[in-house]
Amino acid sequence: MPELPEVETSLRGIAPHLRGRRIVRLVARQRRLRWPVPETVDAAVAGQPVESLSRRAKYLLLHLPRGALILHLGMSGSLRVLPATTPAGAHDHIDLVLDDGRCLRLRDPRRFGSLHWAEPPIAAHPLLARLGPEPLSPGFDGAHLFRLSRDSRAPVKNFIMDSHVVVGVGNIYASEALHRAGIHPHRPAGRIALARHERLATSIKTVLAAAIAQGGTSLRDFVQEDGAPGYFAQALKVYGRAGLPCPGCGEPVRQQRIGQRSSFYCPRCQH
DNA sequence: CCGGACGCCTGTCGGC
DNA sequence: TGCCGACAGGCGTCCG
Repeated sequence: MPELPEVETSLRGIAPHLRGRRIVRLVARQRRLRWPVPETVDAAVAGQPVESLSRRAKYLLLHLPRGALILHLGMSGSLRVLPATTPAGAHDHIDLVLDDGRCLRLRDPRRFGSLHWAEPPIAAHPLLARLGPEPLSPGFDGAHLFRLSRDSRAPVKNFIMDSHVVVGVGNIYASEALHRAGIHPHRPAGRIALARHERLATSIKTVLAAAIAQGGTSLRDFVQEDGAPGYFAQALKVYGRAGLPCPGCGEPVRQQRIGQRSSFYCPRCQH
């Protein structure tokens, strides 16, 4: 589910409610997520103030005085800020109870999300250490894609979903960015010229920024911190639109599995 | 080193 | 109506 825009939306939604607040305690109803949540996390966060929040790739970071909580939403995770007394649903696994009577609640039906405790230097944590550049940063551009792809025979869709290449691009936005750039998702990344990689990098930035502006894409599970859905689903050009006309040329959108994931593209617009 | 396949989970949907 | 397989915003790991 959550790709970069959904994680960024979650960050912007929860940050005002958490910044400066103290975490009273962590309540874990289910510790078996993508990785087990160690009980040592509970003691590390109890009584600590949240100094700031940030995002790296699809990870949310809550910075405390002695380290950071690293939170990943997996495929089906979402975060709400609620009164701590709100009854927990079946998939409400973790609460961070705050000192204002509310809590940050993680819901994750599929349990592919995860929660970690990292001590400084945070960026050296194994989950963060080897990540590629942020797509919305100046350090990510067509020259970067071009350089990294020269020896790659992987389909360009897989290439841009590789977190060593660029972070945050998941299955929805990979299809959308490639459509916008006019590049066929199956084309080997190493057989794309610099000018087209520049167009691709720009498309990735444009699509992600537009999705953030709409609060992300809600297909099933994703909601913003106040429970509202993201509204970018109505702006999707190809994802989930197999058989429907391409908004650019009217040709029916095609669906094909690439690297175990459904991919959507226009056979006329994308080469 | 690379690319591709496989699990990890639960819920939902389409076909029979 | 019920059952069963396929599939769903991710990603670490294993295998050839």
